[in-house]
Amino acid sequence: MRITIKDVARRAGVGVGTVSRVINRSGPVKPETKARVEATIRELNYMPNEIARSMVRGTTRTVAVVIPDMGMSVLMGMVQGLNEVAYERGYTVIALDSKGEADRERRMVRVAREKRVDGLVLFGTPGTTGVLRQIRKWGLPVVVLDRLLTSSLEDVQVPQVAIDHIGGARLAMDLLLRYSRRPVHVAGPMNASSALYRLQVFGDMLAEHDIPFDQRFIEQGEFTYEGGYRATLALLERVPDLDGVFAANDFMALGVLRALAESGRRVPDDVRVVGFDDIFMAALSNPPLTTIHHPTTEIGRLAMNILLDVMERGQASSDVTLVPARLVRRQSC
Amino acid sequence: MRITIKDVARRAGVGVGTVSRVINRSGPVKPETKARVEATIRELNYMPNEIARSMVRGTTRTVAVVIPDMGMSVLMGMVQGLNEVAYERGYTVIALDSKGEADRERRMVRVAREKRVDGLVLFGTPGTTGVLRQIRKWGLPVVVLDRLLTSSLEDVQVPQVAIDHIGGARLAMDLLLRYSRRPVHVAGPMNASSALYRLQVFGDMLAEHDIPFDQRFIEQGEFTYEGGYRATLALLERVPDLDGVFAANDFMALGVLRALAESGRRVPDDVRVVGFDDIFMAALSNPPLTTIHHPTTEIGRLAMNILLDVMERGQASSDVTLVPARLVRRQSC
DNA sequence: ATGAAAGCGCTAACAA
DNA sequence: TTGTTAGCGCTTTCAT
Repeated sequence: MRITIKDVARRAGVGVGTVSRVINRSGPVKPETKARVEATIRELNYMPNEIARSMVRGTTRTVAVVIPDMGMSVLMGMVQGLNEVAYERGYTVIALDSKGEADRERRMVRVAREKRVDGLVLFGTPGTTGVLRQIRKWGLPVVVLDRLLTSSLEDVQVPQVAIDHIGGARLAMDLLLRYSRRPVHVAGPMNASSALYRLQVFGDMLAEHDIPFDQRFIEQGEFTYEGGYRATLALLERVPDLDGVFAANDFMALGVLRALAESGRRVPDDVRVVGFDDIFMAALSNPPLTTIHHPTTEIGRLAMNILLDVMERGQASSDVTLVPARLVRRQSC
Repeated sequence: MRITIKDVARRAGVGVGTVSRVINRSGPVKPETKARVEATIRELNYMPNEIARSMVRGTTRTVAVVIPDMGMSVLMGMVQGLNEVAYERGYTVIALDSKGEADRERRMVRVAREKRVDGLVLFGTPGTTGVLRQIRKWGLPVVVLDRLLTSSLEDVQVPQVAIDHIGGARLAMDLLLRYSRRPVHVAGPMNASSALYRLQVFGDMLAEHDIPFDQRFIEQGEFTYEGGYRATLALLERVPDLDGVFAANDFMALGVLRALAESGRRVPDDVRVVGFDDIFMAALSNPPLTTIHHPTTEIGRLAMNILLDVMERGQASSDVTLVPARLVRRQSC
């Protein structure tokens, strides 16, 4: 049998109200009584039932995080940051995996709602905007992570936190274009907004540098080593005189490096390569990869702080917070 | 204002008991009434309050996972498996990060308890046994992951799931010793049980192969690229004629490869290398790493299934489940 | 400063 | 087949 507040009250010879008051410092208690109650709590090893508290308070001090892919290290870095701040501020997080499927995302949000979480962290996916409309009806505080929404702000008004995708990509292209006259782009999947930003910047900056755009300078693939490898092979065939590659992320960049090596190109002498994310392996490739650092933990921390602020101060927000990217210059460019 | 079961009952013109019965299929309801109630539920977009349910049922359908390091991909693979099964079986998981600190681990377990989780997944750490004693007093179902406890089984009786550390290490050493006459071991941190298993097998199998043991064949380091790199440098100095390296994990093995390359040794011609875990990068190193595959998701799935079985069937268990490791032969050995 | 009592939203036992 | 009601463990008035 579990020990409840009643047990404590009886044993200490006081009413349950008094015990509640000492637990929560929510009202005056004579020091002497307080001491007695506290002693009893320790003696009985009493632990308040958070479920019961949640019930009466109507709040759970829990937030749910809906993740499209628990296998991606970049996302997990953000989750780690989210977790840290949540714990520091007295919250617990429930992790829900949507597998990137829109209807699963919807189901996860529903689970979160049933569990009566006080707030929600949503990693942006193509389906997110739809989900948000639903959530707004509930008045559940949300923050969107990693991806910027494309709908008009009046439509879904929600704080968003992400790396400065554009700025980061520009950093990469700026550097690349210092050396490359015939740059190409190894693009990510076209349903990933991060891939789209990079693609867009690639095109824009070609124009800024008066390099005529050609569709053949771009090859798309999965966000993986294999994807980068295959894309590069195709590019090498189409654009034999390429001398610079902007890869949509580091996994792909690693594949780029391999394909280049196999084709006999030296990096950086013959071809310059820049990646994105600064994953663990970026420093260890051959040559070490020049890339854009993605401050994932910082983004996670920031997002959770924003969410909890919204929840606690009750003031809605639709601020878009862009966390600056940083160029990490190694040897591939 | 939130919609409660009362609202539904009133609107449908029935009692709350009836609504409860249709939600939970927990009693007879005339088909006609049932239809009306269900219509009302949809109309009002009613969603049962799980907190209230938990309150009366005394169960939360939630389990907590205490993770020592959210940055480690091997651990996160297990978490993914845990999550999958939890969701499939109707549970939610709370993720708690202990940062590998014993007292933080204790605090996390306390949080879990306060949240009234129905079960607990503990990644084994040096502090785990102590925590378990506490938990047992509560009668909270637990499963220990990744590490096998060393205390006597009567002491802490708890199901455990882990890779077959010994078998895996033997697989690695078996292969290595087919080629290597002067093998060395790049060991992990001595407070990590996985490192200890590998160390032990290394010593045992030297003996089995009549290779005289020498303390100098072993160098210890962090479970990182740097750790493996530095350890190998030291080893190279002490044992210039080494011709085989068993690395305690793949991160280290990657460092080993680098150190070997820098010292002018060719892999596998001059030196054979075997790692452990089969991380993403193992297939992509130069040369591709021969290693032991660590079925993390499978382990996670298994562990959660065991835990939920214990929770639901109520039968305690202290089974130790060893998931077989598998040798992945690539080019480093 | 403190105790008694009214709920929070739900399930389950009991009557009808 | 149904409606009514007593809690689940806690917080929070409201008296005292």
